[in-house]
Amino acid sequence: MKRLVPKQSLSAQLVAELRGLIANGTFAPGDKLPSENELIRRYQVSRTVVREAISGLRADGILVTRQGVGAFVTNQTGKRLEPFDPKDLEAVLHMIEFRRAIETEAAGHAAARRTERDLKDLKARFDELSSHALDANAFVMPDYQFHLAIARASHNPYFLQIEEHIGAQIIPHSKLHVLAPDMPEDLSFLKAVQAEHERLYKAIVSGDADGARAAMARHLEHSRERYSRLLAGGAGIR
Amino acid sequence: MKRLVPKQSLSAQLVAELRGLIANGTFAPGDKLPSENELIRRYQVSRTVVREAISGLRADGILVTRQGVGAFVTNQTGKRLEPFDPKDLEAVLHMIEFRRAIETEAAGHAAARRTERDLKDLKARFDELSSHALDANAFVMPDYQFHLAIARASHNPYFLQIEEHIGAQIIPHSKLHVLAPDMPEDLSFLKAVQAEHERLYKAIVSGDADGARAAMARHLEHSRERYSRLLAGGAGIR
DNA sequence: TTTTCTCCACTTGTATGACAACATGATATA
DNA sequence: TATATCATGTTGTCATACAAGTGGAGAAAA
Repeated sequence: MKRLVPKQSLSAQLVAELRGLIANGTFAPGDKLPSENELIRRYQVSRTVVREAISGLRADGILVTRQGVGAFVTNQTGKRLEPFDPKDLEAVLHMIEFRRAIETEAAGHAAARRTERDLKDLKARFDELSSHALDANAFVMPDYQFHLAIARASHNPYFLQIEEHIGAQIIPHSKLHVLAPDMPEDLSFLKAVQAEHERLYKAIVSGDADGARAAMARHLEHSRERYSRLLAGGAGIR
Repeated sequence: MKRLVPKQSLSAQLVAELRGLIANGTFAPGDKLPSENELIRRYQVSRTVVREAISGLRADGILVTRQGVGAFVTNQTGKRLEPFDPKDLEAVLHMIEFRRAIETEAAGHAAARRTERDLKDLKARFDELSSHALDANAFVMPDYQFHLAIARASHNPYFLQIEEHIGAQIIPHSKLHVLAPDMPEDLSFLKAVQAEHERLYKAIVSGDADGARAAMARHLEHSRERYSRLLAGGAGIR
């Protein structure tokens, strides 16, 4: 059996490990999981960790437990989306990459399909965003709302749903978006972001689908580069 | 004599209690939950119970916890993506559009990043798919497995997750993919699909990211057209 | 022999105390 | 004022103990 390395919480790792073993059939539906003591022995973790992991899988409906008997794998191996871990820097880059795929198309559809109501909504969100454009902290929510409005204007509910899902994962960890206050390129960085937003906004307003796609793709590509620089001790993201 | 109403475990009761408080707005999205010690005091249970309850809600995506800070309520509506209704024809078109956004990029990344193992996996899936290429019924699962292998080869877990989620939604309704047996263009239709798959496969194998993107985009665009024609009493999809 | 009962080992559920890791704000220091 | 340090509160992990439920081995009774 594998040895757990402490990069994220032990219980989260164990959840992933057990989920994997269930997914690949090592533990099939109906099977009994090893007892808590056995898992403690195999993975060299405390009972707390084991119990929290099992508790999580039970909440997911993957396991059912019976006192005095054991934990059993259900046939409900339904796919759910993994939670987002902001400490995993690789995951952050993957998330930005994923957003680029989705939001680029959403922006294109928004430009092609936006109604008058969408335009009013987008204008409100964009103005709100502009008024906070140079405040890296107050910047997070308006930015998200702007992206959300674009997804809404795409008139495809799946783009909106996935955007809401992503926001629910990212927003609580807003510290990611905070910049070091003494950073010299703060202003130029924020101005650059705002310029990207403006280009994107105008493309959607004018109904330029290809332009909107290009603007969004550039915006998120630059986000990725900024975040990569942050890893090297540089600027912030977005 | 067994209890007729087996008392639920304390942690399960607490999960229900907290879920209720969140549902009725006592704790709104973004709010911080009371600390573990506070919950211990309020409900007169051990820390074990509190932690297991929180662990369960976290697995549900309703909470996120940050060490040293607290537990926060997420936008729980974003966690579970809405179920897919295959009878809603507009939803099907939207889903195909959504898949085009995701899978096009996934194909591009797969072409750029595929390893030797990915290539073996892709070849196996493609061969399997080819052997069923002219059987519209046996065609569904291999087709999905092929698309799944591409998402896996993108080496971005989010593409894989969303693909698994989509598959879990669509696959059970595989009747969608069945063609009327007396349809004259069956063969040409299936041959066209297979040709698209082959172009896609070869682009990924040869590491041609742009070619893979284009092939996947065309593939799903054609799927959309085929499905649109189906609505007008024409051919099948995929 | 067959049936029934009791007891025991093992399992999960709960409680408690301790310490580590982390974040934040207050305080002291330059 | 700006910086560094520390105190405090929070979640994460470990360890131990006991309660409660289950099932089987083996004794006891028929």
